[in-house]
Amino acid sequence: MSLPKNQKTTIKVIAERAGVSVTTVSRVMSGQGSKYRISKKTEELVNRLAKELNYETNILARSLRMKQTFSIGMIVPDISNPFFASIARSVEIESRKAGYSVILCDSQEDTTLEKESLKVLRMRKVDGMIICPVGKELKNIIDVSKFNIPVIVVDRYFPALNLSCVVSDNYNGAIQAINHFIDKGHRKIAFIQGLRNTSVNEERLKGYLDAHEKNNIPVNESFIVGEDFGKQNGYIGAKILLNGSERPTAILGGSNLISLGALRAISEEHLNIPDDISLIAFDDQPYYDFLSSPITSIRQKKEELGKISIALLLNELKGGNVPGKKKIIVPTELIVRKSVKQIN
Amino acid sequence: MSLPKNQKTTIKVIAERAGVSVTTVSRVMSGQGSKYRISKKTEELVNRLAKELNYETNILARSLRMKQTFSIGMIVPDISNPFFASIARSVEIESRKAGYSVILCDSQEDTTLEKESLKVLRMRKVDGMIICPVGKELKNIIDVSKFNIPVIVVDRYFPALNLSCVVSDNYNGAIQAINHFIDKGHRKIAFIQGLRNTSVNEERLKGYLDAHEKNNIPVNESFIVGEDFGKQNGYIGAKILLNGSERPTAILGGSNLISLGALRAISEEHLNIPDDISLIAFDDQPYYDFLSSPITSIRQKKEELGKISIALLLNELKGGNVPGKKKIIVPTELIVRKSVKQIN
DNA sequence: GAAATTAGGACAAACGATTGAGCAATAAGG
DNA sequence: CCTTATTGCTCAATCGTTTGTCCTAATTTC
Repeated sequence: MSLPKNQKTTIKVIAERAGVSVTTVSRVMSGQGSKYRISKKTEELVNRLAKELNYETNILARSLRMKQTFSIGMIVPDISNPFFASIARSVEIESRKAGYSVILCDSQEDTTLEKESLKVLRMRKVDGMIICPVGKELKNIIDVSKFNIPVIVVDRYFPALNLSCVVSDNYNGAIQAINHFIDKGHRKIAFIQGLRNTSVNEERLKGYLDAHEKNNIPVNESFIVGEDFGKQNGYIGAKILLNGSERPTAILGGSNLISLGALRAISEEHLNIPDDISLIAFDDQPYYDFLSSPITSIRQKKEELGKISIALLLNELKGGNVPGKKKIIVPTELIVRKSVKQIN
Repeated sequence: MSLPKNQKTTIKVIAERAGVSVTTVSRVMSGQGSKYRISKKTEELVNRLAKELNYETNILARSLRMKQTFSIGMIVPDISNPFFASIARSVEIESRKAGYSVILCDSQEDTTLEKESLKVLRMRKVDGMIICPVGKELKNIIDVSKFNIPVIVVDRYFPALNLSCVVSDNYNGAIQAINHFIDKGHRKIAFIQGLRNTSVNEERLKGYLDAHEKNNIPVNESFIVGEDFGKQNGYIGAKILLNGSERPTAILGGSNLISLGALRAISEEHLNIPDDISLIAFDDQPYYDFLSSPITSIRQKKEELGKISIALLLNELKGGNVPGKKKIIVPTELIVRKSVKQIN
């Protein structure tokens, strides 16, 4: 019952108390007792002492020796964005199940902070990383791949990169959205896009364009606005669209935050959804059902993105068969609510 | 330019290359050069080699020796809840600025997982912890305080506990809400509460009750429903309230998720806010402005909760003056929108 | 009954830093 | 020229594990 007060319980004090070597204690504690022919009696003694003295393995020491930390690094551009928070959540839950801890870094959409995070995670010797890149620059991610530490890229990726990645089917998601607009009779469809030159944005944009082309609807260049994934951008983008020389009848919001900003602009202009303007949001949110008019959206399977990423990473860590880098595309889903008007 | 391929760059290889001892290298790398009278020449040589060889300190080794990991553990009940995500975000940002990393654990509102997280964080020798407890049981948190590692408790705390904590002013928040209802003429005010026996809930409940008493309005016991902070609970609670023998005219939702659930129930019953029923939500969310009727809410200053917590913790870590444990209460703010009807 | 196994465990070298104490060479002081 | 300081480092222990190798008794085998 003597709780360790001054003295931290280490393998060494257990060894002394038990009258055996530290080797023996180590082997018992790591469950290798039988493998190394430690007698039942010794094993029980050691276990009892460990419990009594409240022993807890010092993971630092173990990691240093084993060159494995059982930790993974996760970098997201903004953990307060529910999209990334959901991904982070499933990553954490699955990691823990596998005996890993996750070190979280918020890059704040800033390439410099992203780089810094990468460095910290390397210094901490994480066994692997799951990165939702800022996406503006390839450089950081290229660099990290030089350190031959397993990395999974999620959401925003770089086609040129030889890393496994897990992404939503942004292209077909956009197509679903635009087709839905077109089915409902819309021809003047705008797109408030996110950050240029990120895969996520370019694929959505391509979907937007291709869906127009396949339906023989000309694209009005002035209907494409926006420059990042934030709320402010959505607000400004919508303001511009609604006050342009030609007003669109429908808007595709390039992210959940963009759509939120657009909602503010629409409301400020005293317009009603869907009567005056139709809207589809990329990335579904739990509250869409309760907005002034429930918002039709393209749902991304966030938990699956997270689960697949961590599964991929763990597999690589198990030294598993690494059959080349994979690109895994997770389908999106059109959730029809009431924000798209049937016209004509 | 010889990038380290097979061989990781350690202090030792730099020492060999430079023809000095590891001690010297260590001292240069940690910026203690002048303190230990390392010559400018040697210092520059070491620095140059470190750069060339792409040296990065192994934090594990340092931590083992220094008995300091420069990491802090953070436990939240659900990182995908924007409330906790916002807190986590400011904790991460401020930690990083101070040179700390954060290990994130999601307890999934489960006491057992919380306990497990606590253990993992101890094994990883975090320098301190910031915990948003599940709140059902005191035991876990009492246990952790035995290990004399600095801990800050956020949001749900235990009055009996001798730990610093940072909380919203839940009591006055509830009072603000109820007073607002009363000002608007409401007398039949319901409360969908969260998890019983958590400080957060009990204080809000007390505010609810006291505000009634001070205004000489009898409390109808059947107007108090609910049992946890989740969406489902809000839905069920509202269903019960709306179909009870006596229907309230106003509802205070005990959390953002509860309020979301309540919205669904209200909508299912084909009722309109605020004409048929008034609502105030505890914890403001960015989308409240855009709900079918913009929701009046009690805003919690989430970022401040996070910032204050980490500041408190860092202060304790600096070995700073620890003038007893503190309880810091962060005021809430009533955000008036359009979900409360003026009656009579 | 000698040789070969087996059981049960101990030794000591890592892992990569940090750090108190010490030591040789040079400079300064008288 | 001898003593004392100062400069500029180095030595070696330490942090708490893990792990390949080795060792001694006891037990089997033939």
